[in-house]
Amino acid sequence: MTTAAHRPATLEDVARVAGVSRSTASRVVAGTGFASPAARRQVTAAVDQLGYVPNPAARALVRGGGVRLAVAVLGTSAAVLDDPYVHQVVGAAARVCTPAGVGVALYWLPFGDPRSLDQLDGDRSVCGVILVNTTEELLEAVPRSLHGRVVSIGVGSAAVPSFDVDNAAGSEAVLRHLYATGRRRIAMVTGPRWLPCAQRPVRTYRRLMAEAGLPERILPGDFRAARGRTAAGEALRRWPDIDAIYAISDDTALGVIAGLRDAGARVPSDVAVAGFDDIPLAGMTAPALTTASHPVGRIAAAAATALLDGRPAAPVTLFPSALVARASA
Amino acid sequence: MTTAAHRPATLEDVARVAGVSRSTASRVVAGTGFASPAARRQVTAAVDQLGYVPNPAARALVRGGGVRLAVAVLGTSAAVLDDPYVHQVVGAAARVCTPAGVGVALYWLPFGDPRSLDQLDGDRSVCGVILVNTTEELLEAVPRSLHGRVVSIGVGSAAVPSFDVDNAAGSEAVLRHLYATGRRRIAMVTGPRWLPCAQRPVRTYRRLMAEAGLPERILPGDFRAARGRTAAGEALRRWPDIDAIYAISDDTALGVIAGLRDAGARVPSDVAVAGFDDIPLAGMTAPALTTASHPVGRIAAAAATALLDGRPAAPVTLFPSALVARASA
DNA sequence: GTGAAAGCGCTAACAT
DNA sequence: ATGTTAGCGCTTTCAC
Repeated sequence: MTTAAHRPATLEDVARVAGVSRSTASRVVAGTGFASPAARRQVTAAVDQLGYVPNPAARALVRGGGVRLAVAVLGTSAAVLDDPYVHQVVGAAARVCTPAGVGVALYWLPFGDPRSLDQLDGDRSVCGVILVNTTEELLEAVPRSLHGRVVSIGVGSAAVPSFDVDNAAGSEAVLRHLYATGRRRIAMVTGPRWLPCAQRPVRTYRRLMAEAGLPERILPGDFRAARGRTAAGEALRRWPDIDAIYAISDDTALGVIAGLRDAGARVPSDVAVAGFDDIPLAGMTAPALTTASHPVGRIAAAAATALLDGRPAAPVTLFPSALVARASA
Repeated sequence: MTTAAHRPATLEDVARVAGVSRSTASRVVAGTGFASPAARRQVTAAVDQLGYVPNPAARALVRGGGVRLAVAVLGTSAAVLDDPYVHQVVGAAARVCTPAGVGVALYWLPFGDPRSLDQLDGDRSVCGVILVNTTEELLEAVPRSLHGRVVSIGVGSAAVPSFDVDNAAGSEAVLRHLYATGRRRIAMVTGPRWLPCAQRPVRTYRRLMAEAGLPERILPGDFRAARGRTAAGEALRRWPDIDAIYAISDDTALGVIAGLRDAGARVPSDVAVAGFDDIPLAGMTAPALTTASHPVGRIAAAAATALLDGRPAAPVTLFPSALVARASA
């Protein structure tokens, strides 16, 4: 029964209707403390008669908890906040925070300004922080008082638990696939140099090339498609015998394919191309993209959940990345 | 100076350090009411000495405002909350809400259960609601007490202001482009039948086909790539003379291109394909996708801003959609 | 088991 | 122009 009350009900209203004190109503609603079966029944009835929903703000105020979970993204400009990857993190976090009465906030952390974290630190409404695109410098600048309520999607530290994809293993699977299918002149388009978590695939690449006695061919990238397109041309020019390009992001890989096509090279017959992420469109392109999976949503949900739960998380939680072999390699 | 205070500072602390009363400090910090230049200076100094950040929860509590902005998405299952489009809306909303101390929440509104809105209605922590994927039924179920703090991305009503892309104009531009480039057997892959805002392009299509004396060829879609792929086969089978397919989403259009390729049809020589949205990858595919722009982020930001501002919005705010002609049509 | 009372951090009358 | 006072809605000792 929705008594279209013009003013949302308060706990006081519930208590009055149930004929008990506010304290008792609170105990029943919050599910904490004692209450007789009778009282419990009365209160429950009042609650859904009134359509009562607890006010998380009031609750947070008295308990000293926060009401917002901050997603804080390091980047050179505020434009990072428009990134689809960031949006996915925010969306997944919002989904798990909502039942807890917690909202999601989105902050830009200017590159090279570690003080930007102090603001979050001093904000009592922030119950937790998910750092995205962490660097050593940033991790060191995490204020002590944030310890215990900050996690990282990317590299972590002793004080900041990390939730990340196992991109070393994913990269290894992709590179071994390339090798197994006969490729011997393999180039790699990396992520931004300043991003530590993007260096793991690079190290894996170096190790594997060294082990196989193959040449190292590295091109700097930025996760974006446009860069992939130009990188393809560069690769062809510098290494005419190239037979495979591994890009650390699907967007970049798609750009690489476009760039190869621009130059008249065939994929995969002349040059095989592989990406990383397994975006939804990866199976639709021509040729369909070979890549490694990246469960961004699950990672973000896990990070947010850890923060909401408040108990200490493992220093590092790695999510598996599996090869998805399609037509491009 | 960051006095790494272990406990975040309160207004009380600021007042004490500044040597004024809490009220004065409040006035200065909130920028409301009078304050002498001297007091203003003292308080400002205290604020950044202490690294003080106002607590939005406490502020919301006393002012009766909310601390969360809800993005509520209508759908048949909770899986809609994983949609990249929804994530983009959430991300853009979060970006504008954060400076206001407001967090974003994400709700699923089960299809055919109008009561699901009552929960939001009774939640005092919710300062506004952005409805996504609205139907007439849902709009009618919006509780009176939500009026003035609810908007729609999609169709609206007398009580619910709408913020949407002008997909009728965008579709018209695309269809005229198809016609101008010689296409005469044009099929359309629509959005979900139950989604009112997706019917506008359909009406535009019908009108233009009728005006040009061309046959109407409509295939139901769902905005997704997989459906586009199967739709392409259907189109070829039912209408062998087809020379163009317009899909109301880029994902679907990319699926259509894949399906056409599966069937051995060439794009654009045999069949031209156009989409809608202008996703970042649209320029990278082979062939590059002709489409119409869709400023989702700007729309969501405008919707959120209207809610935060609290002043009545225009009944309908339409965002322009422009033709982006590339290679596929 | 239940109620009375205090108070989380802040703003907004209301005095002064 | 500034301080005093009274709460916003809720949880939580502490008596009963």
